[in-house]
Amino acid sequence: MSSHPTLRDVAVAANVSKTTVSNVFSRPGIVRPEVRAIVEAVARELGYAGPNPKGRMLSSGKVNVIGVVSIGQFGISLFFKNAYQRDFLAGVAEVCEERGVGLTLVSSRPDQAEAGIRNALVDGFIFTAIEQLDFVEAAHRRLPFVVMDTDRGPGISSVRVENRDGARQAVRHLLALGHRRFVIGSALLTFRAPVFHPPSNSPRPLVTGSTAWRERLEGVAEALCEAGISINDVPLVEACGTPEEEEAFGNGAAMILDRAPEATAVIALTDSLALNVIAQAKLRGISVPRDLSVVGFDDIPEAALSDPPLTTVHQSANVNGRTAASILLDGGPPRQVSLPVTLIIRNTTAHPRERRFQVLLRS
Amino acid sequence: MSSHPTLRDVAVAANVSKTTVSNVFSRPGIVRPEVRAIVEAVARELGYAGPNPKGRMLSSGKVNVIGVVSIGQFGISLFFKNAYQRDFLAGVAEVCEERGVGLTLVSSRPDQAEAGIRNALVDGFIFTAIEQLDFVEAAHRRLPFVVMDTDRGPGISSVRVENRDGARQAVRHLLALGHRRFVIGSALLTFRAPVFHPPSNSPRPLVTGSTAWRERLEGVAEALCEAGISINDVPLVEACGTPEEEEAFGNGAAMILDRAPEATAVIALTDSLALNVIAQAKLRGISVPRDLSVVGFDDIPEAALSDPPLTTVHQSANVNGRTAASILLDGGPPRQVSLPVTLIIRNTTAHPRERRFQVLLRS
DNA sequence: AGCCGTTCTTGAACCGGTCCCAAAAATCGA
DNA sequence: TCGATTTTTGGGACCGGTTCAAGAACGGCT
Repeated sequence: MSSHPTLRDVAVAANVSKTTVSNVFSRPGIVRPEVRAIVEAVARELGYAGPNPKGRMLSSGKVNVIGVVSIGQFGISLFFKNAYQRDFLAGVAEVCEERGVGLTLVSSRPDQAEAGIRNALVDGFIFTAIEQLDFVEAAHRRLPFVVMDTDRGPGISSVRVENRDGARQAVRHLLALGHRRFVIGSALLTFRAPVFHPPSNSPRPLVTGSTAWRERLEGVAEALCEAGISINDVPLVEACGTPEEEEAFGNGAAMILDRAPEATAVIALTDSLALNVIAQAKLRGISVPRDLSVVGFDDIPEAALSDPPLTTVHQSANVNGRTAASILLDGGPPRQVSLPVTLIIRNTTAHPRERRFQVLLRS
Repeated sequence: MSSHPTLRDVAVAANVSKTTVSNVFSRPGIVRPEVRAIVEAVARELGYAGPNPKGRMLSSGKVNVIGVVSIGQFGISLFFKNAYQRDFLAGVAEVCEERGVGLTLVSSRPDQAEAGIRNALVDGFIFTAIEQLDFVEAAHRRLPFVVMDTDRGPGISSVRVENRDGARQAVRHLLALGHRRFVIGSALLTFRAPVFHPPSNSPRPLVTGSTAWRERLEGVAEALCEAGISINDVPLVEACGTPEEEEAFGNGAAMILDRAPEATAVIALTDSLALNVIAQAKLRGISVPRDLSVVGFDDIPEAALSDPPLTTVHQSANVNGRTAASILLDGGPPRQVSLPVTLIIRNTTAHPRERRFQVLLRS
């Protein structure tokens, strides 16, 4: 009694049935005003705050909450440290807010992921930045879900962007400017030292990558192929993106400049790597874009603000998030969405001037 | 049957009781191995994924989720656009992750806030950036909660920082450098044009502010008082912090420089405003700190990276978030925590040189 | 064989509501 | 005034589990 009063307590105290009390709160219109007044008075007196969502949820089956899951060693902080993920989550959150739906971040350390998904009180999931561990648990619970970045075939909703097309556009742009000697900067999914892959006759085994990186590399390969260049002949570095990671695990941007000094253009698969390359070039007195062109991918906010502003392939993390949330909340049958991207030409790309050797000799 | 099988379905199919099935999943040890094997086999065959959290939640009463609420016109995106709130949320998220607890962002537009709080499936709330609309609903639901930034007295858990002390430190620092002519930049809580308050004999009515701003102003007043200066004699501008807001609603940083040209030091109550002032000063050829000293408050990440690095009062949004989450999850009786702050002296403060007039005349 | 203590298993109550259907009450028309 | 309608209200099943007291089976001991 002194603890939380329930709907039944109110019903007993007001001398009406549970149904009537329920109606007073959920469909006030159908209850006679006098009765309603009494019930409301009794409820207030007892300190009853209205139907407890727990009970409502159980019978209706709806929780009115969706979960966002990202499994990896980065944990939940990924959403706050990584610019892309942050904007993505913001997009999801906006749609949730518009529709009055809650959003829960599911604990996402690998060892807890399965339990987290199994026990999450949600109506559906959005999986982002997932690679190895999968969404099987969600499927098992028969909850609807949307997977980001990868098309898993019909039957599974997914949202991705035209990575291949974007990469093709970027490389074609460099080719059109006259570049022929490249170096590719791919990204690692785990904290570890950068890896250099020299030109080789066969496809080089990448350490850790995601479907998105693979698609981007395919796009790069296609565009290079159009110019008669085999991607296998282009040196490739796998490196983490952020400055903190570089500091801790080795500077991939430096490796790019060190190991491929003959390149006139850097094809970075993410903006963070591209920005690091620019910073590193600046340290060495290499002028971008005069001595070296750089293209990125993602168009994170910092890209437009860098000095010089980065030429990159624009995708909107926010739109990706909004799209995923909409698909999930709209209900319908599984859909696969692939959003277009566009090359944004800013100031880190120019005609090659063959001046890099000079600069290097000078130092 | 073809729809989600329930624990009961499994029990029937395995020819045991519901309890046994429940035990198989929750306390496997107490069930005889043979029986357990049978039940597990049947469950697998039926596609039963283990106890549905909805049911578990109802009987245990625990949802294992806490909610973060921020009510205001900014909505949920506050958590992603505002650097302080983002770091704060990251701190909360980290603690949640460590303890295997979910985190839900409660829809927070003012018109939906009450319903959002009432219907949230959570074990407790953290309220941040709340001013007018209150936490009464949470109290009404008898859920534990923690309020940020304001001490609401015993009985209500709160986490705040020593705003007065921080402001005092900052102003004393300026006074020690020899400054005597100031201008104060306070912050608005709503999108609207900046407001100029000229010196006045009586306390000036602020447009919209929070307890935190008020406390900071008190600290400023106290420190000024120690030097024999009345805060009422110091011009004060209320302005939004972020560049976007400035662009949309009027440039408060510009107003600070325009309307208080005689000031040798700007006391900004938030870092974002301080950074805007510095940017604005740079545009006008006013050198910071030679011609003008600037102090901020918060020590957001950008503060250390600005040019020159900002002298400011350090508080850790992340720690604030972690503290709040810990208090909530620890359970105990209500606690009021006030975290210390420290002045970080960087390079935006120096002795006054009285050169500003010169600069202004030149322009 | 009879008795007792363990170890498993079970039935029923309960968590806090919603909702369908039938019964009761109020309203209306003739 | 009485029966037919339309509102309102009440009873009870149900959502999907957990938990507790009690019953059944089993083995050991005298």
